Amino acid sequence: MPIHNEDIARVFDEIADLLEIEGDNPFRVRAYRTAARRVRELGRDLREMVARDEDLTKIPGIGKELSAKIHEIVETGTCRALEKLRRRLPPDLPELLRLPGLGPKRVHALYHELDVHNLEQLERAARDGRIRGLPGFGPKTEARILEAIHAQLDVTRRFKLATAAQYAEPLAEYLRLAPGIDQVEIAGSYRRRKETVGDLDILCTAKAGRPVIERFVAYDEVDEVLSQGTTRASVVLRSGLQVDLRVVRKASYGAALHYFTGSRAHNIAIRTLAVRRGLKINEYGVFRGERRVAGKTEESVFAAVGLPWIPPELRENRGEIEAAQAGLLPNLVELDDLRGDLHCHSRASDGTGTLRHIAEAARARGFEYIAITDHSKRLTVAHGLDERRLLRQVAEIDALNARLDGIRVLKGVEVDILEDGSLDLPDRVLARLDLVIAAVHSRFDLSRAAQTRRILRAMDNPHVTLLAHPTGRLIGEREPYDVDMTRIIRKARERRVALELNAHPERLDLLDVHCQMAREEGVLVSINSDAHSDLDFDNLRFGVGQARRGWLEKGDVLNTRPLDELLSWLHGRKAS
DNA sequence: GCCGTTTTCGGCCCGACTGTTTTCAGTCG
Ligand SMILES: Nc1nc2c(ncn2[C@H]2C[C@H](O)[C@@H](COP(=O)(O)OP(=O)(O)OP(=O)(O)O)O2)c(=O)[nH]1
Ligand SMILES: [Mg+2]
Ligand SMILES: [Mg+2]
Ligand SMILES: [Zn+2]
Repeated sequence: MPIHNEDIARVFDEIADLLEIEGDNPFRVRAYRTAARRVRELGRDLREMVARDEDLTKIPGIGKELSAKIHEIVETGTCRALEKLRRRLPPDLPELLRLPGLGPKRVHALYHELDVHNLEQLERAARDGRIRGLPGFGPKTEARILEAIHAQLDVTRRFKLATAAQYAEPLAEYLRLAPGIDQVEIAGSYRRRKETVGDLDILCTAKAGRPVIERFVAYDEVDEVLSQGTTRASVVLRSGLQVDLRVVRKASYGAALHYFTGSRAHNIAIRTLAVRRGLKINEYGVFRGERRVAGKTEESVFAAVGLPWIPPELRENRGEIEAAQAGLLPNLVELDDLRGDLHCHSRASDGTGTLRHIAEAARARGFEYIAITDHSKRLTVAHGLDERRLLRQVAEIDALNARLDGIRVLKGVEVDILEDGSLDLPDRVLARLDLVIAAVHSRFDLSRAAQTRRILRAMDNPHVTLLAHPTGRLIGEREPYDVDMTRIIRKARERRVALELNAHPERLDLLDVHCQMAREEGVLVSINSDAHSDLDFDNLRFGVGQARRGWLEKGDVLNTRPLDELLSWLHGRKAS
């Protein structure tokens, strides 16, 4: 089994959990967690970096020690430090940490006082009333533990951004009617436009917190109130989505929004900058001693540590602070920059609209162009087009363009990449089109080498313009297929193929880190709806969010180009 | 364990809510 970054991240997280339960230095624990996060979010494969003997300590948060451990894990598949910890403590002990309300200290006590180290033993101990007697525990804690065990199902579930939006917007509207309310902002990972969110984090400003909080917990979708104070409260909605509310006064709006938007790692980094300047940042403001010196706006918070305002999508402590210091923040692409959509389906395959209907919907959105890219024949479940049907569609589009004003319909196809990397339609047909999207829809299980070879070969076909949903993942359902994205991006540059950022909320594929790599290599990204009905154009906003998380500027995105520039790019490719 | 125009050693973000406590530890954001 080849080692993936995720495997290494899990080793570090497990070491962190075990060390923390043992009571080790909290900063050492944090170092392991930070490293796990960096490894997980790294666009490159550590296995390959090790094979090329690259210097891993260049990765922030990875020093000599953890670099050595990464080498060890890649080369031997195990980590002796972890094995040793697992011999010292029961390996199933960290599973107890997943219960809300149980942290390292309590898990430590449960193990050392009661010899409890898994959920079964914990349930028995709680039912027998043995937990309440432990120092620091009581009857309430014992009862909560029992409840938590029974509600254990799905406890770590994350929600797709688009799903969370359906709960967030009405709740925000509801809160806007609270007594004395001023602003309502959805913060947290939602504001950072992360592809999935663990909860909703909502910030309100008001003179007094209590009335807002009372309205919040009275929302009719609230299933359970987890905590409730005068400045914050947490609830779980019937859907299982947790919502955290924070209320501060107007003067603290900027500082609170910055705090609640995160990310945690970004907050720590910004607050550390403040400490070095003799300042303190919390959710109420920026302070020099007792005196508040900033905090009404986010800009004022950043300015206090010598930085320009940083867009929320970048706030992951992945280099945005250094870029801000150097004046090198990207000018991120916006939804309004998009001039058209290069991936959509008509009812010829598995879409719902006629060509005319799609064209008119696209025009109504203000697009200059829309590409019809139905599936090819191998995808029989989607009524994929064969040569004859595709050529007929080409003629229909030509006729339609002759009749339509204000929108150009581009002739395209989403052609299947077959297992050997050849395409599902002959070149002579592809040559008749304005653009060709190549897509993997089968054999997700190929080895990394074979999958990479397959896709690279498809990209070598001179007619291929775009690579669809490059990792094939479906969020929460299907893992990305194993492929060498570094080589794909390099091939895209060499062949002048653009990479799709599929904006469907279940795909959001390219990943943000790969957008960043594409940009660094000068590879264009196309933000495509993959619409199967005209409503799906709304998904483009999620694609733009992801692109922004990937540091993309307008110039990095193919479909921000006006029609004439797009056409000359397409034709220029063909000519070369 | 990481990191550095304050440092290669000694720091490492800061606060709310709960339950158990008689002044605060633990957990979480
Ligand atoms: N300063 C500081 N802020 C934190 C800390 N933990 C969380 N926050 C802030 C930043 C987070 O973005 C925000 C909301 O916390 P969440 O736990 O909901 O995280 P976030 O929304 O970023 O991700 P999520 O998708 O919910 O898992 O609160 C912390 O330890 N220190
Ligand atoms: Mg959150
Ligand atoms: Mg939260
Ligand atoms: Zn498609």
